[in-house]
Amino acid sequence: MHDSQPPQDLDAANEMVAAVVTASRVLVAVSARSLAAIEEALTVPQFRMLVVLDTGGPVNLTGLAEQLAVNPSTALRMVDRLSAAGMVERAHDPGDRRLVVLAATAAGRQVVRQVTERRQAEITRIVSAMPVDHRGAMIEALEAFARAAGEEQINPAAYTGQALPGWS
Amino acid sequence: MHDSQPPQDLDAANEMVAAVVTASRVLVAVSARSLAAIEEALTVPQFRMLVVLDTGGPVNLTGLAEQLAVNPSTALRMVDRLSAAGMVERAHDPGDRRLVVLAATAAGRQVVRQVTERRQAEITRIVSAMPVDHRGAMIEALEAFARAAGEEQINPAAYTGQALPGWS
DNA sequence: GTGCAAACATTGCATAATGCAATTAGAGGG
DNA sequence: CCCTCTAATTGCATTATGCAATGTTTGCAC
Repeated sequence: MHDSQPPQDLDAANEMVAAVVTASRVLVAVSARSLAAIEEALTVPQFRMLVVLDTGGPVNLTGLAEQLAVNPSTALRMVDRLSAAGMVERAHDPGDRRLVVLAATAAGRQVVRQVTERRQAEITRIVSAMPVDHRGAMIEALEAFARAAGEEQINPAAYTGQALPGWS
Repeated sequence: MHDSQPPQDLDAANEMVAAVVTASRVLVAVSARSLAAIEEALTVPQFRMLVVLDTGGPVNLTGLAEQLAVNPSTALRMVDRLSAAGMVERAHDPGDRRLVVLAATAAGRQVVRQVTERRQAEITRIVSAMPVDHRGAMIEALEAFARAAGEEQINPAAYTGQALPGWS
């Protein structure tokens, strides 16, 4: 981990962990409100599925379940409901008839776009309230953070505003 | 919001929004992995309840439900299960016998501590992989972000996550 | 080309989470 | 005492979830 670092770096790391945890509360709250604000009442898992289908393109059921980290049977029933709601489209792979090809419909993508726009608007509002001289540093710091994490295989599908355990 | 700012500040804000959104993906993924790694036979909502009871001290049922942003009936049944699992303690308020006083047991607090430690370890690992010269700026930037958000009354209880009425 | 194992989707079953609408129990004011 | 308000609880329906079959199709070995 970090056992090769001098003590002052450990202190800086601890301080940053605290800052990250605090900022996380804000981000979680923003994500939750963005989802709650739209007209189409979607559950959090349903929205996560739509995000995966919208950003990742057509996938089969097993692949979708893996990206959502749920059991294939769970994913199947969610697909059933979202399909009935006209937000997800099912088709059969002509090459391999075992496979089911899943994709978001225009309506489903529209919902994802609405929530995303609202979330970005909320973040923009917060960022606009920050002192200007902090913004450049924040951009660099957050990008460095994402890069450092990216080297550890972060799963992008987790980005959905999932209700979180305890970011307290 | 920011309509009094020059264009270049708008650009900086947009760039920061992108950085924040990307970083939030990382944070959500980290939290999900931290909880999955423990897996003390606890669901995510159960863990959230334990965190609230652990960090916030004794509360009544309605207050607990509000902090979790769920219906009191939902909170009640979760309390039933966690109580049966020996992680939550029920008592009656002697002053007002309508009120139920809820608190985490030692076992419940132990679970919260385990997951919290693991989550902080994950963040520490990522932070340790960041260039040292970015850390100070990140701390300041994240704190400024949290302050800016705090002045807008972030309310986690706004989220309900109810599904569409007639889906089946 | 037959047959078998592997991959996939699906169904059956059980439990948890969730909200809304009663219903019960207690507190407080008149 | 009665009325109202609050808090907890229960009844009912829907969604989310995982594990364990079952069925279906594919690919491969022989």
